[in-house]
Amino acid sequence: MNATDPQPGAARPHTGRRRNEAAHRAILDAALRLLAESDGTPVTIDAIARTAGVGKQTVYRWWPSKGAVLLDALSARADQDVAGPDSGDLRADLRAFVATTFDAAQQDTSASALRALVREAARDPHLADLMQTFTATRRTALRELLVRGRERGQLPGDADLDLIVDQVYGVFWYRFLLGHAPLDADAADRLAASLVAGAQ
Amino acid sequence: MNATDPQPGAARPHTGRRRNEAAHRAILDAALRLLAESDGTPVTIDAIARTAGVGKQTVYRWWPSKGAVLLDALSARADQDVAGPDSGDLRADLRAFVATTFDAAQQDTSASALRALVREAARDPHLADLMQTFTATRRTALRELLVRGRERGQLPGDADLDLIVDQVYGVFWYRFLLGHAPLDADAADRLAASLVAGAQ
DNA sequence: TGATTGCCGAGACTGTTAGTCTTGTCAACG
DNA sequence: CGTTGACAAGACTAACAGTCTCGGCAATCA
Repeated sequence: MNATDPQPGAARPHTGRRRNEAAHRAILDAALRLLAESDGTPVTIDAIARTAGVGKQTVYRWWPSKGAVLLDALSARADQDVAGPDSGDLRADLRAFVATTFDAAQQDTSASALRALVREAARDPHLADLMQTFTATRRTALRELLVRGRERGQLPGDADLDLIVDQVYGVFWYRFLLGHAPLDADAADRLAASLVAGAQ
Repeated sequence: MNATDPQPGAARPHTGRRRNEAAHRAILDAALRLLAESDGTPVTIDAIARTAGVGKQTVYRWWPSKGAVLLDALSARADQDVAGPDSGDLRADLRAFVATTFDAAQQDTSASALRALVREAARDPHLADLMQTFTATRRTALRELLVRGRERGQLPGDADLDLIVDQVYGVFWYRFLLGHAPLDADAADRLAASLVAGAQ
């Protein structure tokens, strides 16, 4: 130890080769493409690295796990408007919110990518955590939409807002993952109507 | 080829050692125990065989895949009454059905086993198929309950019964898998009331 | 009783994948 | 030009599903 030793944590001028932003983007692009093309088979890190023309170590230099890469790839694309609609009419707002949610997941590129992501999350607790954080913003937006409706007297004061939120996202994920029934504008319309009427 | 050759497919008297029923049961018991104890880590065939005191080949002699073993282990326990309640009052029937469904999944032994099973199904298409068949009987029972209600005039003729079914099972699986909100009698009550009122 | 048949436990083996480690190269900076 | 650290390539380890092989043993039949 002498006076020229760097302080631990002190800002030391960067030396050496800089990180390659192009490689970063190439990895995300490759991950998204592979997620979208995934036909039920899991997306492998080897495939991502090879598609991006990058060494595996470079992937792990930027992200801690495969799940983190996949989620990052998808969130980059789903750079969504978090604010819910606010027209003054609860039923219309709810209908618009649900329709938007349903519609976003039907975009062909996102759909299979999102399904693949859920499959990965099922056995990667770290990714499951990241996804919960990610989806929490949408849940919150929906809940605030409902609170506004309740304050306007369009929902009874004792309505179970959490149950309504779970009905929306429960139906959404259930149909999205099983694919046995449509997630179209008509379904959104009926669901919104049923929820508003059911809470009275 | 001569006259003493066995006919293909002809019933030939069984020879050789018989299958060991005790091993069969030991495997199911081991699978169920490991599923229940699974703390998020996947249940392996090696572990099942070792716990059951059995060779891996014996497992594969009785079941075609790991998923089949797991599902069989759980279905053996969930030997359910498929018939839905039929009191003449839709709201009461629906409430009872939902409460029963919620309650069955809260049994501590089944709960983590079922969660582990869903995780396995996420990456084993064969198991996912088996599970859909398995859950279809419950969905059908619920739908028939709703049809009876509609025939009694307790639901409008144009009510979207499939949407109601999906609202029940959507909320159920969503809360069951995420564990962020309760699946208790009160939730069942509110959900049933909301669905009947919402369909009017 | 002894031969045949087919299940049994044990565990070696193959193929796949996540994540780590190694090697030689190359770019940034002093 | 020397030091540093990112880079591509790919070897390596550890799990795991599913297959294969082996010697042993139980049920049946001649």
